[in-house]
Amino acid sequence: MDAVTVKELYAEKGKYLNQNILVNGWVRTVRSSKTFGFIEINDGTFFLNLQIVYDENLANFQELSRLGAGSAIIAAGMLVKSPGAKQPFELKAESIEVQGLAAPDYPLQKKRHTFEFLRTIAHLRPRTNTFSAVFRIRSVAAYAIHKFFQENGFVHVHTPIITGSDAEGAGDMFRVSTLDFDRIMRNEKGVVDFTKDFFGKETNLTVSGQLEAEAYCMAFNKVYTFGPTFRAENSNTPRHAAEFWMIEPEIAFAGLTENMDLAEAMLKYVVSYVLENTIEEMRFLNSFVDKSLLARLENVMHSDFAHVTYTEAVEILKKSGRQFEYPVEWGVDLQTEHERYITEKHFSKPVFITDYPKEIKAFYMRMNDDGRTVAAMDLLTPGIGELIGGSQREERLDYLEKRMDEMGLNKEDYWWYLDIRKYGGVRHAGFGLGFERLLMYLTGMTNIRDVVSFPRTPKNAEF
RNA sequence: UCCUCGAUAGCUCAACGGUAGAGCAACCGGCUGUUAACCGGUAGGUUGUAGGUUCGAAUCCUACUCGGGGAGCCA
Repeated sequence: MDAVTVKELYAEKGKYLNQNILVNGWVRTVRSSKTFGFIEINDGTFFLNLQIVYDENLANFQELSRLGAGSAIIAAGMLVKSPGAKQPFELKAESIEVQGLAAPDYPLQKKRHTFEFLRTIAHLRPRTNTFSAVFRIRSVAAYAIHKFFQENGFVHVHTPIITGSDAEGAGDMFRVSTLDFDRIMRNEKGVVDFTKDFFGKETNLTVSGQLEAEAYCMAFNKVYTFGPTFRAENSNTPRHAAEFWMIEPEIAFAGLTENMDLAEAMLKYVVSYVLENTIEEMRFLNSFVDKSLLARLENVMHSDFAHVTYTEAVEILKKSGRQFEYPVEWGVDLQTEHERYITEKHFSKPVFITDYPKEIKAFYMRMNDDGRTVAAMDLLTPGIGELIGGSQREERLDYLEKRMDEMGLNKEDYWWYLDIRKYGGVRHAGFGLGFERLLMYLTGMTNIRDVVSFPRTPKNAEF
């Protein structure tokens, strides 16, 4: 007999009632009396557990009463209505086979653990309620993103993880090399000789797939990337990881407005898909992790995101009467405290801020007609901060080259990127969405380390 | 990287210059419907590391390591 999953039991409550079934899973808790006891198992298919009732008629009754949390079992018996209030049904066991015993020093207790402690046992934490919820939601959210783009005519591009462009400008990079670090070859100038390296040049892990995505955008019209991204910044915050996943759509024959509409539609789609498909997990997180989670997500689905220009945002902050630690001045980048005021206090919902001064944004962003701002957009969200950063790209070759000169970039390094403008370049735009930041928003988890299976942060690559 | 707070039993915490404790977990026993089960008992510690002050340090000081929060960088 094949094992029935707990997910199926809940999906078709009537079908299995008073039937003999087989289930398997891992013990969450055992409550034993003299002649009978209860075992709750989680089989990994569903957020909720199944209660198994066993009694002294089972040959291994003594063994079962001593069973520790974490052990793996296979149980056979009849599914019956449960007299208890906390579950609709339970399994009246006729036999329970212990498949894998958990040693008594199993570190997960029935009581609540701190997230800090659970990070030290990242290999066991998916067995807890919270992480079970978070990582099932992560899986469903990733699927929702692919589904949204695929159903809207986007082509998924796998951009390279190892990159040869050494000046992507989005942050410090991790070097990729096969050189023998104990015997580094240097040329006559004393500089490391990368011609001896695997690729014959300096290579790094990607910090963004955007430049490559732009190339494919000029062939497929609408593309997106969804892959790992690496930043070697020494960032010690709850919102940064050295390895994270990023979604980067790129659309042709489109500008900043279409770009923002796309971002808003995608976010709303993912939120509603996750709410529809992981409601047990969302309810759990709403009661144990963030009591305002469901209300906030409902609000996101049903409200239009706010739009302000950088210039307007500066005015709002100046008129707020607030005393900020860093004074607001046009031309200076917005501080976290400013962003929080705008999105949390002033609008209380996600806000697009557009048209930033060119000096504080990347070289590839399209120059506006005023000559001092660029067609950039950041999406700020309450609690998370910057969730999306994007722009309309500079498609005019002469403008782009002028901007690169001003910023001291070496145009030879970007020859193929410039070629995109040279051969049929058109208006286009795109953005980068940090997948983990989206997950924090979707789950209410406040530390990025708790939405990544085995997080990589400065001084942390155990597991 | 900077600022700030912290590190005591497997976990969560107490003891704040004078013999290191509790709850939970573990282990042993009891209990006929439990569900953070309950009741009784047992065991569990070089107080993050290295120095220093003191008759005496978990407690005060210094450095380091690791962790939380804030800032910067950004997604």
